Amino acid sequence: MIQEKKNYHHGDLREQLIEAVTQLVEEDGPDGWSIAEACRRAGVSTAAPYRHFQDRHDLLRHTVLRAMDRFFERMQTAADSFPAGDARRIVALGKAYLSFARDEPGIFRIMFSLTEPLEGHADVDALNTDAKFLLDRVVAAHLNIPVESEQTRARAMALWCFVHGYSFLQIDAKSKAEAHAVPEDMLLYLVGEAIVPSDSSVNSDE
Amino acid sequence: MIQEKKNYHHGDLREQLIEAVTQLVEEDGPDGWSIAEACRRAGVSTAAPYRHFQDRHDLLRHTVLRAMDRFFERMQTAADSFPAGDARRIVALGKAYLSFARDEPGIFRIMFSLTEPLEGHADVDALNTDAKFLLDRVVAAHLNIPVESEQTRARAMALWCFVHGYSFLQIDAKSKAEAHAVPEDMLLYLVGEAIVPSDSSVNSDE
DNA sequence: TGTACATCAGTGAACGCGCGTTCACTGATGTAC
DNA sequence: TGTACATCAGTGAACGCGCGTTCACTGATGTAC
Repeated sequence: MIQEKKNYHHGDLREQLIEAVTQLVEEDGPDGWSIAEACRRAGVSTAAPYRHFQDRHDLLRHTVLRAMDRFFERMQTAADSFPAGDARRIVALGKAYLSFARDEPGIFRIMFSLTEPLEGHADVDALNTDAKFLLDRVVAAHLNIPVESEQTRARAMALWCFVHGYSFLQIDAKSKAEAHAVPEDMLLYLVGEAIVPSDSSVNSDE
Repeated sequence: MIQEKKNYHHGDLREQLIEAVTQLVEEDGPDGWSIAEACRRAGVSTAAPYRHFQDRHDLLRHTVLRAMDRFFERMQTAADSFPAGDARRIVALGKAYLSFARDEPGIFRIMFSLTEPLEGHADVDALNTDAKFLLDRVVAAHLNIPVESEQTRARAMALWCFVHGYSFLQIDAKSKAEAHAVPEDMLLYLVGEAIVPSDSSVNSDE
């Protein structure tokens, strides 16, 4: 729980509001949060947030930005856990992507669906670019081709589409689907290792 | 526009409400609709919908159901436009999937994110099963293997993930991305034609 | 170290809003004879 | 064909609700001298 409420001055309200919204989004869905409820969780009046955020959109925007940081950090850590060119890097990236989606499906959805209060913001654009570049570099190192090549981008895009679709379908069907691993062979297949994946490499849906 | 408003008895209110919600979802996003606004569009008092729907959820559920019908019909038409086993069938399916997502991104999102009022409903489950089975059959015919085989399911799943992810990423980035075709070679590659796609086969994102 | 004061970060009451839902009602339609 | 009546599908007024936002305010904190 968040409460603690020492005294008049809260000290950490900005962060706690973001955290409260993050929790609410996971508990009640992408639109299940409100300033009012976040304030209740932080033990604060509903006027307090306006010392830290311009309005509703602004609070959500910063919440999503925090989430994107976490997301990118996971990807980075995953990539760093194996040496450059190691195929396991790609698998690790895919796993990180999926596990974030499963751990924080609510915010994951918002990250990819909420364009209104986000688009055009420099922070977000920069983060997107970083993420894309990270993927490109891993793919390029694996194939031993230039990062800026068309082939790199095509491979990275194919990987991204697959993992993204896989992640979304997983969180959508969370009720019936058991915990599934990322189909590793499929990732390697997509990135250009010309081995047709074996039948058992893609987990079925039931 | 929907209005027309002959007289007291509307005659077609149920359908017009569904249509109004469908429109609103596209105009204002998955959560941008309300019973009140739908009634305004249909030229009817806010109490009228309760003659046709149990409550808010019920109206949305039927709206989504209609959308799923359209979605499935498109897929079916796409599949039927080429003879069984023809590789173009698979490409046509992918295109149909993407074009629905692009034409109706709002409802497309709801279809895949809204679990609450949908899960467990027989209609929806049946439709899902039908769609999955359609894909399985097309894949199986293409590879000339049994529909019920594990390989069929693995291929179909891989295709579905890819196209789904591709579609989602497309509608998310709708502002910056121009109209992109489905990367046809990638679909055939995924389904098991062991031809590594050429560089130009996957459209880049910019 | 002590005091004066500006600034910061809260309060809590109030507002207007649009919403979902209900209620008793009523006009239009379909059916039996 | 005409009338009586049940049923259907609307009305419109009202309700309570939670929300986002604002306002004048006030308690706590930091700084200058």
